[in-house]
Amino acid sequence: MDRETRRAQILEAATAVFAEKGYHGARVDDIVARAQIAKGTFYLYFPDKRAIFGVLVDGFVERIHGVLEPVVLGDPSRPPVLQAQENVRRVVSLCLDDAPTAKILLSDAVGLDGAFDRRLLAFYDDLTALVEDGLRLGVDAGFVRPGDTRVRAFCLLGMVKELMYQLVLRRLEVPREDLVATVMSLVLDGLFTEEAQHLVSQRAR
Amino acid sequence: MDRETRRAQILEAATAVFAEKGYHGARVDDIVARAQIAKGTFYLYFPDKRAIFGVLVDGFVERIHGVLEPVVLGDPSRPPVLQAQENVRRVVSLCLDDAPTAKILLSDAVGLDGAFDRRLLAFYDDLTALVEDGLRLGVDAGFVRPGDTRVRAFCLLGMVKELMYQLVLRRLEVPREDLVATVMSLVLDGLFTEEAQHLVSQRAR
Amino acid sequence: MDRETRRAQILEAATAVFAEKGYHGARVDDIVARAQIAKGTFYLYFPDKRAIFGVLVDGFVERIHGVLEPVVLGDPSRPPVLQAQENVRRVVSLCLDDAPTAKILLSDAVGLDGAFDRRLLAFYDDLTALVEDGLRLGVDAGFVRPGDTRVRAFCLLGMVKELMYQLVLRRLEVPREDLVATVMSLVLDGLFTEEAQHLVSQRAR
Amino acid sequence: MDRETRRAQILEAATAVFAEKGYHGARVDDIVARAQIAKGTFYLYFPDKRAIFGVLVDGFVERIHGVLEPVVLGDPSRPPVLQAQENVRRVVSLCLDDAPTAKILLSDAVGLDGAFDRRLLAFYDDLTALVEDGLRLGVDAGFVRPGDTRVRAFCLLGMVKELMYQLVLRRLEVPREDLVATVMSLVLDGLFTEEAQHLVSQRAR
DNA sequence: CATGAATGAGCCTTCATTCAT
DNA sequence: CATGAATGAAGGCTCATTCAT
Repeated sequence: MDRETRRAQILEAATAVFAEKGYHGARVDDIVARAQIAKGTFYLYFPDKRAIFGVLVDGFVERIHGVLEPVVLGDPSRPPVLQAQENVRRVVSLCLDDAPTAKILLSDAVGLDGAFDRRLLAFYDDLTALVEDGLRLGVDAGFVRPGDTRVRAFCLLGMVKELMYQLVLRRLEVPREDLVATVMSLVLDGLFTEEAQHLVSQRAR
Repeated sequence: MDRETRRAQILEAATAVFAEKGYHGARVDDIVARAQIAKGTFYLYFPDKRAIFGVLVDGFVERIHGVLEPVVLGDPSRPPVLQAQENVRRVVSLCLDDAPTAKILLSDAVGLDGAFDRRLLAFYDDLTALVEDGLRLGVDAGFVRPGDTRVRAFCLLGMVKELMYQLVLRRLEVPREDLVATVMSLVLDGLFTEEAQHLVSQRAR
Repeated sequence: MDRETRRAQILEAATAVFAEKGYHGARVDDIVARAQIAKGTFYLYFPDKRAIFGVLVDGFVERIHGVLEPVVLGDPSRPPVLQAQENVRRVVSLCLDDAPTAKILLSDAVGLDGAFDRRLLAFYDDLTALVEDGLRLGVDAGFVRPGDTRVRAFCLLGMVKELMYQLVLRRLEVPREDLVATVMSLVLDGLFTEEAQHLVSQRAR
Repeated sequence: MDRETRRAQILEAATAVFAEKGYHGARVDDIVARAQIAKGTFYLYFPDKRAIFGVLVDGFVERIHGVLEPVVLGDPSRPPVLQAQENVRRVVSLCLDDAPTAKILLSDAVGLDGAFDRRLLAFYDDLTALVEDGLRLGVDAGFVRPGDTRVRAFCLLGMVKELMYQLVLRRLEVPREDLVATVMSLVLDGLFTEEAQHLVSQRAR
């Protein structure tokens, strides 16, 4: 068995164990038992328990980065909204296709400690920056309302994160297209009917 | 010093320590040192470390429940949107006024283990149910667009959670009114300008 | 049992175990078993295995320093040679009265690692400096032959060290007075009879 | 590469590693890395880590034995003192010419464990016996003062050991001839000037 | 012979919890 | 009620040794 295969085998076992028991609940013994290797072998491939967890998280983070494409203007065959929607669709697919790892990112990696918090925040920084770029593009092009791009980016990020968190932890099954459509509709049009918007805009502000 | 005061003193110390170091990073020794009590005294007030953490989380959860009011129709002085906005405002205030405990709920309590995950999910179930009730009310009354209330409730929840998470962990300062206004605007009207909505609605769907 | 007593009890057990098995052969489990305490108790008194070993060695080193008195001139009731002899006698007594700890210093602490080697060398530096001071005093006063004080100090140190090493490791019994007398005689007069010294001095140099 | 060459190559690497890190600090991995061989190869040449260390120590011990010649009387061209001095000179040269191995014998091999301690003591037994033989010869021939030959042999051994230990561990440079001369002078004549000897001999004993 | 991936016994250390005072 | 010394189960990591290729 070559090195990469063995490494992948350990990573796979670790994913299952971390997803099932959380970071602290997972013992190295659990991982090696699941991977059917000796304890020492584990340490031939990863310097310590923390490291393999980091590899798992980083790997997933990279896969997310890999499916995200910055929205560009001017391509008539791919309007910006569609591009955004495709990004959402791909991220959702990524998470639902690998629910254990998604759970690790969205639940187990949260609040591990200060150092890991910073790693997560840096990742979400990247995502937020991407979203903010898109928003600014839209604002400049006139089809996105002006407003605080940072806060709105956090909101958009939070919507997707929460959806994935709930689905993955509850093992809910929702058709992906419905999910994406609902999210996009909420983001694009808001919650309210057009008539209500007019009424509300007169009263609430 | 009476029992309740002592108990509160320990809870306060625990809040600070958990917020600073996370659940596993916090040692009972840290808490008693901060509370200036003996180790044994801790166990006179709480059966174990897990329990005090639960009390902290539950307390915050109750405070959140305490500021949430179901939206009702038919009160002309308090239109539903305003009621919702007030709910958001109060939750945001609660979190930002007690950032350490908010961090505990939003970060440290996440992914602790299966049992605690269920506790969190149950709490979010309640919140989601509340939001869903509101949505359904709005749909029935004709001012909220029809659509998957569950998914949209998750989205709304996620927006607020992420905002609080980011602000609390990054120690960011954003005026609360701006925050709430931005969120409400996004929720009510969506991201897009009215013209764009018409264009998009023709093409993306 | 008060803290100092408990600490002493652990130190005593550690002395016996280290002396019997050497640093690496001694497990913390052995020490706590011998001290009849739980493993955790050990760590209430010493940060780690290395530390208690260091305390043992440092303690013995201090006791040695404690019995050494710099040789002074001009006291007719205590000629320099007698002062030196008393130093030797006291060091020998110290070692033979606490053979286990002497073995730890002379055997177990040797070659532990670079850091500990430096600690030992620093100690022997002090001893050598003391001896050198005495030698220089004697040279200046005209009763010690001129010569390399450093090298001669090492030699004198080595004589005592080796004697203690051999006696302690072999559990030999030699009357202390005989020991000291033989050493002093060797140091003072050399190995050779007076006639031989004259012959040798003509030929060997 | 023939077996002996390969074996020598491993021994050389082991010498460097043991001298640098001590017995326990040296990992078999370090040795094979330095020897540029595979881990398994190591075990084709030596049954275990302890064994190669033993080979190193034994080899050095044999080299020491090899340069030591029992002192004989009756050869007018080689007076006994000169023979002894030559022995010292050769041992000193051996150590200083191969400082790493000397450090292994004098520092790393000390206090390893009971079994190895006995091996060392056996070696020093041999040396002591040799010295004692010489002393007895001298006593019988009338040029060495009577006295405890065992203790005096330990002293002479200790002098040379300590000198080598200090020089090797501190990486000091002292001209070998000076070293040997100082040692011989100390042994032959003692520390004191002739006048002082007379005074002392009246008072100190 | 050589390789180096795999093994697993061993050991130090942590820390939540208990209980005698 | 309060104390804090004592407990000991638990788990991460190392590294000498083996063996299939």
